[in-house]
Amino acid sequence: MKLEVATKIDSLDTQKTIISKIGELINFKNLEPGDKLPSERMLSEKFEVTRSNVRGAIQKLEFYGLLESIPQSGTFVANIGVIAMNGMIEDILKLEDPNFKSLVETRILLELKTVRLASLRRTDEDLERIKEALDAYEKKVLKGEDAVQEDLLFHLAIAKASGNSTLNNFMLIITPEIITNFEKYHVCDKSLSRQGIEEHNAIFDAIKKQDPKLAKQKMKDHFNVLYQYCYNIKKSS
Amino acid sequence: MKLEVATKIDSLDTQKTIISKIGELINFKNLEPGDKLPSERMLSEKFEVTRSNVRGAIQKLEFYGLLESIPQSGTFVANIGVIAMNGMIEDILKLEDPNFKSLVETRILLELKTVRLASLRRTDEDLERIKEALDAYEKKVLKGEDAVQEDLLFHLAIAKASGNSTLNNFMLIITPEIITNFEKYHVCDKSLSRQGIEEHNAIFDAIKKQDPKLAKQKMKDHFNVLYQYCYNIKKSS
DNA sequence: GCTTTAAATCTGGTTAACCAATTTTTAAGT
DNA sequence: ACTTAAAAATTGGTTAACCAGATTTAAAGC
Repeated sequence: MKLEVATKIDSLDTQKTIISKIGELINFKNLEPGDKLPSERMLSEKFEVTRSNVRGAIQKLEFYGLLESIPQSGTFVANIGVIAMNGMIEDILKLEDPNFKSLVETRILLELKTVRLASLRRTDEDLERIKEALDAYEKKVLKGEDAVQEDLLFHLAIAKASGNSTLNNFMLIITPEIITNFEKYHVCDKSLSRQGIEEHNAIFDAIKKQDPKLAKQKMKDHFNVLYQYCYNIKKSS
Repeated sequence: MKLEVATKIDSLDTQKTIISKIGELINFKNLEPGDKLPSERMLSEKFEVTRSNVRGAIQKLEFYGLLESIPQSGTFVANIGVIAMNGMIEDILKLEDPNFKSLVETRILLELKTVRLASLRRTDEDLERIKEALDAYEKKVLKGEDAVQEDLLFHLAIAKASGNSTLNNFMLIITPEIITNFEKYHVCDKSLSRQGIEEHNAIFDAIKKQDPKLAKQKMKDHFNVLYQYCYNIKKSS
């Protein structure tokens, strides 16, 4: 297990080195938006790494929108000049792993927005899906079972109803880690869940009534309890 | 060009199919958190696709935190039960590509938060980096040159100073596409840039003074002009 | 000298074979 | 029977060879 982790970290380290070198190359060659990068084979030779490693680094830069690979043609720098490229690569390399606090902080921010947008834009279908998630949660809680999953599916249904694909995507990205941490610290125990039903209902009603202010307030109330709970955990851990 | 796009879409389509089938499998076999998935080879045979395709699908699910591959051991379902797994896979498959409106909407939301956090948490180093970005922007604008890149690096410096790695990451993800769209629609022309200098300065001063309310207000002012501009573009395009 | 065509080269993507570590099975020892 | 050890099978990861399409080069035709 130790070795496995070590090799994974090593692999990430070489990837970071390659990303850095690609950045230097773009600087050195003064590559403008749309210009072609040297081929993967040349880069692997130049950097003295395998082509797989080069591909990995390029894929990461592609994810962040800095490069674009076109099959049978080449890899091109995106519509971003040298200056932004440098800044962003530096930031990407220095990016820290998300911790629980940053996740919760971000989640609250996102959801106070998605619930507002959902109340404004929700279709009848959206409302139905949210209602289903709400019922599933209530049913599970009343049976006295753990309902963390149903809880978060309710929140994801709201994110979907927001009609904002970027916010929806971001919610999907952070949700699993939120769940993991919740279960790790035993957030959302049964007493909290009981209260959760009422709070969820209040949020649902506000979305149904298409009242954005009320929706946001009810979500805030919902998070207030949760945040207190998380904060106490954090201090004691 | 047409063919190239077609194959990429095809490839994504098969990946979606595989993701869906993996979801069904988890349901059918009632796999709980921590359980092992069948091996990549078995899945590729069962689904009648190449192992590469299976790997791609698994990697995507790994990105969203639903699976975890451990070398020489297997692929395991994350600490998320069947119900959340189903819901999330469904959401991921239905996720739409981000459009300009959702990007701008999300950016404004994120930045009203990062600027507030930055004013509270910024170190002296952070402040210096923000100042550097500010100077670079001003210098470029006063020379009458395009300064979209420097503009966004200023905003990224603030995101970094927020001390929230998740928010910072999200800002990095949306920034390139924002830049692309800005240049596409010629947002941030020279007249706007002149005004931008003053607005950036006001934001910087508030962060320096560690005044979160003022910082947020100044950022709001800054976006107000921008949002109007973008909205007009959207209507006319 | 210019255009057109064909051949050679170069590109990112894919795949089958291989690797090292793990896990399971088998068998040996007591 | 139980423990231990060793060997066989299985695992995700890696790599070198291959692929099809794009690009460049060369040459042929006029």
